[in-house]
Amino acid sequence: MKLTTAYYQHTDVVALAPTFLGKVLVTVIDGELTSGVITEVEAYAGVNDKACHAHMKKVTARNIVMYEPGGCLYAYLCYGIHTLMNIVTNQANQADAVLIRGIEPVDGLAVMEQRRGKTSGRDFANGPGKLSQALGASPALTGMSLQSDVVWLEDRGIEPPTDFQKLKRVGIDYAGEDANLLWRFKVNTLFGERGHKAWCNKL
DNA sequence: TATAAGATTTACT
DNA sequence: GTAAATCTTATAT
Repeated sequence: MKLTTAYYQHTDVVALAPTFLGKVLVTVIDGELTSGVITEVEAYAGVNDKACHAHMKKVTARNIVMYEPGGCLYAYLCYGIHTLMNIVTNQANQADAVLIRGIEPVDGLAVMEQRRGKTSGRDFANGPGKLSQALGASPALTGMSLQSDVVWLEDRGIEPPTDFQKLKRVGIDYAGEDANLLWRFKVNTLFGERGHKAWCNKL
């Protein structure tokens, strides 16, 4: 079942982010349903976070959607090549978001392999640009409600992992001391071929 | 209008 | 381990 709007509007994004681990991210693009279990996320905490696009209440055409109430998608292009998928959280005008950094494929594997131009296995969707490509996501999805039938998160009854690592966020060296915050959450044990089977057995 | 930099990935040495 | 690919966005003239 889809996660509710109230779930996304939790006011503490750093506490909320690790609860996305084990949830299933689903997209329906061009009539093809694809999905994957979330294995890695990062929290971005609005105006007080130097690494966040909304730091210092900055508002641009790109990041305006971060100020919406929690429960919609923020997808943008990075390095001109890669789409990065974020879940907007918290209340209106609280510009928090959770970056999805890794998934394990579940549904529509053949479609995802075609989009990626690779066969599945280790390193198939363990990066924000990779999983977005696999799921067919593009910046055009920005602002889409997670209650829509295009993109959403599902709870399929997987126990929230307790053995995740807390790590420094990556790729944000420009953020000064905020680059040292342990706001990246990664599941350790369920990666690669073995991990994929372990997830599917639970679903 | 022009320029610099980026929440990355991939290939190559 | 290092560097290239690649283009939108943001900021400065």
